[in-house]
Amino acid sequence: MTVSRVINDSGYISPDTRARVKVAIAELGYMPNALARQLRSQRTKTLALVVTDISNPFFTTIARGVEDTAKALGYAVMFCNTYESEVEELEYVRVLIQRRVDGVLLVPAAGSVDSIQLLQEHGLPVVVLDRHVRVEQVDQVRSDSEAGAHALVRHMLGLGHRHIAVLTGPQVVSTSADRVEGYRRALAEAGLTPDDEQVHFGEYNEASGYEMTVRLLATLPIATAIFATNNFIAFGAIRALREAGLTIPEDMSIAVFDDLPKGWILDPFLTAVAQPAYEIGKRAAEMMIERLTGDVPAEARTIVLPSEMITRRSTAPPRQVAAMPFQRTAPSRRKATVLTSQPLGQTENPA
Amino acid sequence: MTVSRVINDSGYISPDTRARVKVAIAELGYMPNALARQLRSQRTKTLALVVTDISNPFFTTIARGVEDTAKALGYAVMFCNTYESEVEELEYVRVLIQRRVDGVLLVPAAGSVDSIQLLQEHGLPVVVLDRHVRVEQVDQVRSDSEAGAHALVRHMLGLGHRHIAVLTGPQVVSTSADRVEGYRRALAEAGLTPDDEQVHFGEYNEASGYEMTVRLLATLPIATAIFATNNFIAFGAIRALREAGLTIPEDMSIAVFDDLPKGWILDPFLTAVAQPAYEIGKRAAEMMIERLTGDVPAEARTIVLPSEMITRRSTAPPRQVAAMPFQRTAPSRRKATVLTSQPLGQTENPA
DNA sequence: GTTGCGCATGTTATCGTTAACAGGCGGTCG
DNA sequence: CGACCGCCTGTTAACGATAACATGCGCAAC
Repeated sequence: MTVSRVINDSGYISPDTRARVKVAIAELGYMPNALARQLRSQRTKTLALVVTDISNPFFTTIARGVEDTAKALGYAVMFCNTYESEVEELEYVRVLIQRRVDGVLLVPAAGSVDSIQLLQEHGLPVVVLDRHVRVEQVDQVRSDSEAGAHALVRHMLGLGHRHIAVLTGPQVVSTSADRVEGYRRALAEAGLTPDDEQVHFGEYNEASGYEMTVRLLATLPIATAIFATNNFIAFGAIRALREAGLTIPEDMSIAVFDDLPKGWILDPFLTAVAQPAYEIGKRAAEMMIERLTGDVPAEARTIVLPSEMITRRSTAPPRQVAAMPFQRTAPSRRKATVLTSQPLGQTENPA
Repeated sequence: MTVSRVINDSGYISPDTRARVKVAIAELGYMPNALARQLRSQRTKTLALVVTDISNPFFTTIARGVEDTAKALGYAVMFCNTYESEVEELEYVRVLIQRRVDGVLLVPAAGSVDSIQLLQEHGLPVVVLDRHVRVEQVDQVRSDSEAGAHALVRHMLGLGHRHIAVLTGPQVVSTSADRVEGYRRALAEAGLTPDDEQVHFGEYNEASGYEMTVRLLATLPIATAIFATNNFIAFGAIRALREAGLTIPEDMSIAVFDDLPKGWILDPFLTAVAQPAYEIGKRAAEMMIERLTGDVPAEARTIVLPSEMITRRSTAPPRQVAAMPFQRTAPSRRKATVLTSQPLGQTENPA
């Protein structure tokens, strides 16, 4: 039909006809059927973003980065939430293949080799976000987990801590493994022998953070500092510490991977490594669309973005070590801060 | 093709053929093309969820409710983020119509009459979430903003506050207007004349909360309590109060609409009204799918879910009023809590 | 024996768009 | 004057699935 030429601005068309078609379109409220168009053109102009936990602000920020970028370039985005399950992930991948999305941005739940292979067999380009996978030919975007962890642990070592525990996610998740790796390197560089007893693998959620902290407090020697590899784990740890009557940072220092968005937390006091989440999403979407439009070499690319350490009040020298005043604010001030002097069980007044 | 009968389990087929087809499918890695199917059947089995701010945990929780429910019933979900802009909203609506989604779950950015009308003209069912609109025939799901606000303000009045300020979103957003309405009713019932000077309309974000609080502190008589109609506004308000050297709740009580998910906040101390966000999403998706499957009367339905008030430490009697010990915990304990004794400008230690 | 039915499979047309081709019309050029 | 080209519009086929119809076979009923 001539209409197609009008809406796509392609081929020859007389100004008169074009005008008449436009009038008719407006009159009828005609909207082209994207399905038919996609079927014909074999492109859906749709990307999928598969994440493991949409509740986590880290991932919603990634999602915004992806959506904004995709939208600006004419792509729509389908979001899929796997709840950290490889089974759900694979199920979603099948749906996405059937729906013929143009490409998939994937935060792998674990190894996710099956998912990626299936996608690639069907000719779908994949960009792996946040975590890395043991698959050769696949684009990847993430921040440097190992280096971030290394910086945090080095910071705590510098404060004088010698027993630092790690609370982390599943061993099969790369960010979890990498952050433990950074921890081990920092310890080794300080001439300490990493103690596997102090490395707790669990899940990336609040409940697991709580549970691991309870275990930690029963492990001798009791650590003087905790490195939580994710914000939810830190929240669980803090709850457990509070219930145990311990104050932060006097009785226990704590540092965390992932910061919360500005203005989210009433009183930002956690020493943290902040990842450039929006940027990760943005770069991943760009990478994917470059791949789709084809003006890019065939081999896989990997982007590793730097993260930033923010020192706050949740880390301080351990009790056993002489205070080093030039490294910390006055103890009197710290005494007055969040959580630290909070007796347990009194965080809520029932109505 | 006979294949269609196998994958859809329809019509007659011999066990032998069925088996052979299945083998072939497995061998070839065949995946049916959902586009073609959708084009033929005129149903995409896709819903759209249009929200105003995907950063807000209230909306991500709604999103989870929608996605889980939709998925269980065989529907996929497209998420769209409007950043509170009616222009972006309308743009998305056009895309969704072209993509022939089966229905749209909409959190209207404002009046959104155009968006809804356009959708309905094109025969797309709409369910309006969270906020209500001045459109007759449309399904709606929300919680009771007016009642929730009323409860919070009554609570503060009961503590002895007589000057209560409201910090709220745009006047054109129904939740904002309704919560102010609940505030006014509570005041009127207490025999007080609502003072429009104390009602601040702004945006549902941190920056606006901050800015409105600065204005508020310059308004006489200075309120002794703040009602923030959204969590981001409350965060901004708290930042402003801290910078002004005011403590909560001694110098200023604060209550907020919307609670944060459990385990998100290190120390839950804000008196809040918690909305059943997951349930809102779930009910909306169910409502939509019932409408799509058609076993439902034609007229529009509205579901209003109850919300729950949680009293915590951020609200207390004003200084001017004699303490009423049975209504509050001991002042000594409160002194020790979050934020309250925090001097300004010292929330972060630069690294 | 033929009518009719249950089972199994194949053929045709359709959803709405667009690539590719066909054709018409007017003008320019050799 | 015919060949050719630029401009414009229309026709056909195809994307991949499926609803509707057509066909064929074997068996039971009358």
